[in-house]
Amino acid sequence: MLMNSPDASDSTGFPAGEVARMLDRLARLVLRLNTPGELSLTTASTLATLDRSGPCRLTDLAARQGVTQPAMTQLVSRLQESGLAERAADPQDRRVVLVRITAAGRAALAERRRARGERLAVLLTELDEAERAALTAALPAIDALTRLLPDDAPASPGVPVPEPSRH
Amino acid sequence: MLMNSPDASDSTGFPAGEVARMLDRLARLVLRLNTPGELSLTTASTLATLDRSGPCRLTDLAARQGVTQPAMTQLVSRLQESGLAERAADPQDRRVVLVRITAAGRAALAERRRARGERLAVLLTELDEAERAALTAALPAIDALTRLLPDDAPASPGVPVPEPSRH
DNA sequence: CAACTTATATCACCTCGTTATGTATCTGTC
DNA sequence: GACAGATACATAACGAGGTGATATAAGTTG
Repeated sequence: MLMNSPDASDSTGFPAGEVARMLDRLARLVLRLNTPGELSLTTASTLATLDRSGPCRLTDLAARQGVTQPAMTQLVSRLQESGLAERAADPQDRRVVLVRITAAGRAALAERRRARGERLAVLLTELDEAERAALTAALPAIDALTRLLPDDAPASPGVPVPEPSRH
Repeated sequence: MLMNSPDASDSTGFPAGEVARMLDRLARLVLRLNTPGELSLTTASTLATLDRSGPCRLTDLAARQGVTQPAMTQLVSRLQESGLAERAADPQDRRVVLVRITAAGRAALAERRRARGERLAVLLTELDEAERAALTAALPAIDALTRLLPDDAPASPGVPVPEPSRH
């Protein structure tokens, strides 16, 4: 089932079609790992960015998550209503909104990670040792892969995203 | 950055929390790989199931995708409107709706796979050889992992899902 | 100061998911 | 063989999360 694809390899001699299909299935598994009431993927990802990189302009946040600015305005409003983040003013530029994670936000993020780690751990016990090892070995590659999308850089502290003029 | 997690291992000596976080980021990448107008993840996954396993009851389809029956009714209606699938009657039981992929559905699925494979291939060229190898090596494990969720079995032909009484 | 440009908000709209409920059809029992 | 309950699907009302188009306020620049 891994061998009969018509697109067995590209210029790099790599079965990109096969990988893409597998990643689709994996993404569905990740989505199905959500329990009702739990923070959604986008919500958690946004909170994680705020946790890692500190306060962030709303527009930058939107770019990093790969969503439009109106979508981020809404998301931030929901986060604010539930007390997980807050809006702050930028004294340098009164147009901007700096979004900041709250203590409750950090707690919610930690709890989500705990719960999902636990749920995933249960699934992982169903795999054999070699499969788990293969997954572990792939983590750095996955990490590298997820850093490739524009504006998704985890932003090392001190380098506040050099915004490369997107208009 | 892979070593400082507080949940470094569970009973299997495996950093499930770290893996869960990585999978979250990977899932967001997969979602961002979608271009506007393209088939969504659930839509594509449902069509893929129909393509693999042949006509299927609406309720079974819902269980396999891990969504509720009303959600599947809606999805099938959208698929039918766009001509990618169709409803058929079951002569044995006039309550059931058998959902069947159409030729157009197969074509749309193939086109989506082609386009996404291409997009992913571009990203993969940014990885080094060792990273690509690690990803390839992890594919069987990912395949095994995605088969673990209830009702998600790809249903080998001839065994029409023995529906294990879910009420 | 007028004219852009930029940052955010707001609006109308779509998709995709949920619960709760309705309707038609089967099934088992008296 | 009719009635009670279970089952398969549809419908309705809603929320979250996304889109593009557009308004508003605040910097920036000639």
